[in-house]
Amino acid sequence: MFALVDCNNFFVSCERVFDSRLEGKPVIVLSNNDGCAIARSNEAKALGIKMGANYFEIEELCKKHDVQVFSTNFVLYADMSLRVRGLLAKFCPEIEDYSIDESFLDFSGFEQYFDLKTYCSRIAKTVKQGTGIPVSIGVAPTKTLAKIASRFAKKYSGYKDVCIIDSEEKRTKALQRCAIGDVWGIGRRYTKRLLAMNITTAYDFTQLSRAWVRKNMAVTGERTYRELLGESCVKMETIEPDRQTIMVSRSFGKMIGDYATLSEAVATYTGMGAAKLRKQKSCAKAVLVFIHTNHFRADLPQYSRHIVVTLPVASNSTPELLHYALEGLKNIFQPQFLYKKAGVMMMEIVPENAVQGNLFDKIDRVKHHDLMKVLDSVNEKYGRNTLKFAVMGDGKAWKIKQERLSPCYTTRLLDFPVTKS
DNA sequence: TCTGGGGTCCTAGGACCC
DNA sequence: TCTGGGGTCCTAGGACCC
Repeated sequence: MFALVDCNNFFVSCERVFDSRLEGKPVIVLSNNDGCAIARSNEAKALGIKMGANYFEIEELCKKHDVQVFSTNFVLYADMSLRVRGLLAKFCPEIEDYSIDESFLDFSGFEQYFDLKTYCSRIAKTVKQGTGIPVSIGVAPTKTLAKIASRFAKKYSGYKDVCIIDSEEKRTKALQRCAIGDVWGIGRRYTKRLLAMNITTAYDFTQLSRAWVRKNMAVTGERTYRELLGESCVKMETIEPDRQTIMVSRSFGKMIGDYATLSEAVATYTGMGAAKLRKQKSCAKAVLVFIHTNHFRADLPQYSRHIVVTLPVASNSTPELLHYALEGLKNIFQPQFLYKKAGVMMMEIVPENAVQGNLFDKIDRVKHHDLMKVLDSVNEKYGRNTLKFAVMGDGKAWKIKQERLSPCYTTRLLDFPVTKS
């Protein structure tokens, strides 16, 4: 058996932990640049605010109903996520951290020793007590079914946060009540196609022939199909694999026309990407740089380009990557446009200790390595941008918009909540 | 005026090899 | 007129996830 522990309205719940006035009120969290709603409390959902709704389109509604609006505070959410996982680890040795707000627990053999319902209730209670985050737990013989169970646990209060699918009857019933689009692995495109064939529930889907699914939805679709039928195909991944690509990109607070400012942004993203590479002890053999104009502005001339620059030797040194990324930018930059977004992607990533050398390499890699080590340790100790390269600028001209940022309650001393005695 | 960011996997088809 | 049978690697595009 697998359990899926899912944090309810996670980002909103994180904000609520430290601000009790938000309890019972509609709350939303916005994407980067305060663009659109990416997390909603139940009260906000009830007001009809959709996932991904543009903020400028719901601003009136929010004012009218006194919706509490926040910018994303990823530092806070990441730290809260760690705390939740720390508590889950006390209940199960085999855990897969699937996303910032979801973890799979391998319950193999647990049913012999525990009443799973009671056990999961204890987990939910412990997490709520220890972190303030409410969770829903689904338990089933496959991960895909556990996902469905957790949806039910969240949706219907009768389950009291825990839903278990442990018999054929329960499985069939669950499939019949699960809309096809809510199945893990069935996205928008397949949903549209299946609905056109009058397949509306997960159960209908399982009545198709396996051959049809294989032919039309490839092996991944077939895997979903088998999982729904109760055959476990998606295994636990308890060790987080190294990223194969690392992307850093942002939309700007306002449009940028000049090369100097744009290069500051690209340099900053390159530095962030390089730091991520070093964190997973990897190097990149190629770096992709892209820039584009604001494609929502039909009244302005549009331009979108990307370029891949290959390095002579895979690297994770910020100054070396900066050199190639900025060279790429120079190649694709056109001065007559106004840019809205830029990004840098680290590609062809290899482990640090498996880098292929180059006969004509002129760089003192030991020196670079030592320099980066100092840079990382200073920034870890004193804050992310304490030490940086001059080409990165101060960010004043292009920083993203974050007008409603909450304090970093758990990670920044100055932001710690203060209690009165 | 305003419109997010970051990933993975699979498949078909073309280029190329012997 | 006839014109094989295997392979691999790469890329673009499409699907999915949070």
